[in-house]
Amino acid sequence: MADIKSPANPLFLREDELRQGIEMLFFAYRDFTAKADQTLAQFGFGRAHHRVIYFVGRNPGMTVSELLGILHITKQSLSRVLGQLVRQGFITQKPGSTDRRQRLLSLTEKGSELERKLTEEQRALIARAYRSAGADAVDGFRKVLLGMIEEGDRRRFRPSLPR
Amino acid sequence: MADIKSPANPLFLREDELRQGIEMLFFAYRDFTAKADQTLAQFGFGRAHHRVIYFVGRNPGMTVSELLGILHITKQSLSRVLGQLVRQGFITQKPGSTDRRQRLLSLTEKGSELERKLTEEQRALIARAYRSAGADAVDGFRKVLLGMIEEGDRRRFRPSLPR
DNA sequence: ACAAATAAGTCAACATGGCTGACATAAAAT
DNA sequence: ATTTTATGTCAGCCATGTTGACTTATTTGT
Repeated sequence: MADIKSPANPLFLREDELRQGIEMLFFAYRDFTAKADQTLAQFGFGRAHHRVIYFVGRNPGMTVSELLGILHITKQSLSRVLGQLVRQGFITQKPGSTDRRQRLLSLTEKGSELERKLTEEQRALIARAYRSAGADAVDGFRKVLLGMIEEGDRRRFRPSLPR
Repeated sequence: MADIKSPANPLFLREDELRQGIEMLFFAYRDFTAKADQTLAQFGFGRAHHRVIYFVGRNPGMTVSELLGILHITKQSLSRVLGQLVRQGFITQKPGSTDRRQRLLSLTEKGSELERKLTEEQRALIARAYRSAGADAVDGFRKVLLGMIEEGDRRRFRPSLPR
């Protein structure tokens, strides 16, 4: 009885379930980035700078090509923000030892400091969500996200060695 | 035995777990938006148009204020894309019946068609991820995302009546 | 009835961060 | 020795965010 709106229509439910997923992703991402954006603005930086700082921090000594492969933007776009970060002393470049064409990227102490500050905010937000959702939910969260990620990038998150 | 790297150090694991969450969110969102962006480009539209079309499609008859409250952008920013969509016949506006200052927004048939096309791609991507992750994982996924969303917007996703 | 608040829109100027295309340099690979 | 690769640079375009100032129509509150 009751339940006028969904009378044995699994298709409708499924459709709505997916739409909710789309929306939640939008809202979560919106709020996920909001705080760090404020902090960045204080430094005259934007979200693009954050991404560069974050990934260089995670992969010290990475090449420009590798970074481009992660960000999926053009080298001209990257060049703008990376140049600023290098000139202002947040990131250093040094030639690769085997291939001297490469410019291996690392954070300076100043860069690390900013990275920590920025990521801490996001970590806190995620930590809160993880804690209130519980360990099983976190497993599910990761499983679903993994399935949304382009095949080639999934290996980054599997228990094997990341590089 | 073995396990040289994580010797009873739950803090390290926790830290890394959170970082992985941050990264997965970045990659998933990157890939989540990529396909629709291509389609939008064929219409001369961008992601901003998509968001407007999406939320108007979900909430026919919504006001401009409500839309602004969801998108968290200024009315000037919205005005640009909304104006284009109205002028090109994707969205209609009609005065509110009780408050005639309002311009209630709805998709036209043309707008619905585009909305369906765009959302279908994203729905397919999420559907695939949901299917491969399983029902329990989906529950967890939603639970965690919910926890990341600004308190005020969470009610949109709770089983009660959405408005 | 009138003043104040609200919903919506507009104009102008500016910043960020994508993009393309063309071209340059140094080092590695063939 | 030639070609390919890694990186960088200049110039210009576009989409989409921002602030600030101001307008119009309508509703609300005293």
